[in-house]
Amino acid sequence: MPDELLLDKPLTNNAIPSKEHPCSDHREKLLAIADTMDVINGKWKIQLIGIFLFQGKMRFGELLKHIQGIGAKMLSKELQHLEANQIITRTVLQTKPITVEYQITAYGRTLERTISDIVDWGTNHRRRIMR
Amino acid sequence: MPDELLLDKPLTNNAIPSKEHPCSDHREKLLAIADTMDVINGKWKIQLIGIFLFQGKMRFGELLKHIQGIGAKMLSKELQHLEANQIITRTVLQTKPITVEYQITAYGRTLERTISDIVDWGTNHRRRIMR
DNA sequence: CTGTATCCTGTAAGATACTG
DNA sequence: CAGTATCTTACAGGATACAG
Repeated sequence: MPDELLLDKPLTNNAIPSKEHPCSDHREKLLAIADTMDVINGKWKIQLIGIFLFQGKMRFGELLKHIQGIGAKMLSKELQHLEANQIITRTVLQTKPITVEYQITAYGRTLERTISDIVDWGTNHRRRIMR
Repeated sequence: MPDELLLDKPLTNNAIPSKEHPCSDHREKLLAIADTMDVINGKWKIQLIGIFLFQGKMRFGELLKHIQGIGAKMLSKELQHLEANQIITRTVLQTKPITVEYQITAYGRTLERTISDIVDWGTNHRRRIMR
């Protein structure tokens, strides 16, 4: 399942500007945006990435408790998606019963800058909108 | 409607880590992420912002044609959301019939850096995942 | 402990028709 | 032209039960 990648043609389900589009100069940019959003979008993905950035390794059960409100199904699904996108690795430890550690990859860390921007903008935005 | 702002308490509907959360150091960061995502998330919002950044003023009908696949309802809704978040302005021109121009605000342009990061990361990500 | 399978629901988004 | 109203659909996400 990891190796199939969920990556059909575009990396995302979101609307992609068509090639026949008037200004195809921006098409590529919008496509790139869609590709990033595919990794970041949704209710849990980016929060998950944030946690992997801020903390280190985490086990499934820890994540389940750590992430307020997520269920096993969603967590599992999102972890697979992140793994498919090479953002995290999944390591099975031969304990009994087995345990699994997830941790961010070096590549995953390349999201750090973007996420940091997102954090900064959000912090400022809240201040601005609240008053 | 613009002035009600859709901003209840958190700026987003997404899950927010609770105050009682184990590591409340990161709570603020995760909240900030959620706030940004509220502006960026969804099928159309960020694409819309991108267009306003790359192009200049646009009218409703132009946007409708420009954005592959969007319908009037969604466009209207997203524009209101962006206006409520002070990302764009809406100007009614006294033509007959009336026309309306939307354009990004100076504040909206503060998203430029973040979006630029998102574009860059997405561009690279596609290359990486594709091979 | 780490998941998957199944079923169920709520919300995002689309289609269509209509108005100032 | 620039939307809104209404109805419908699709899918993300949740609850529960169960398996290796």
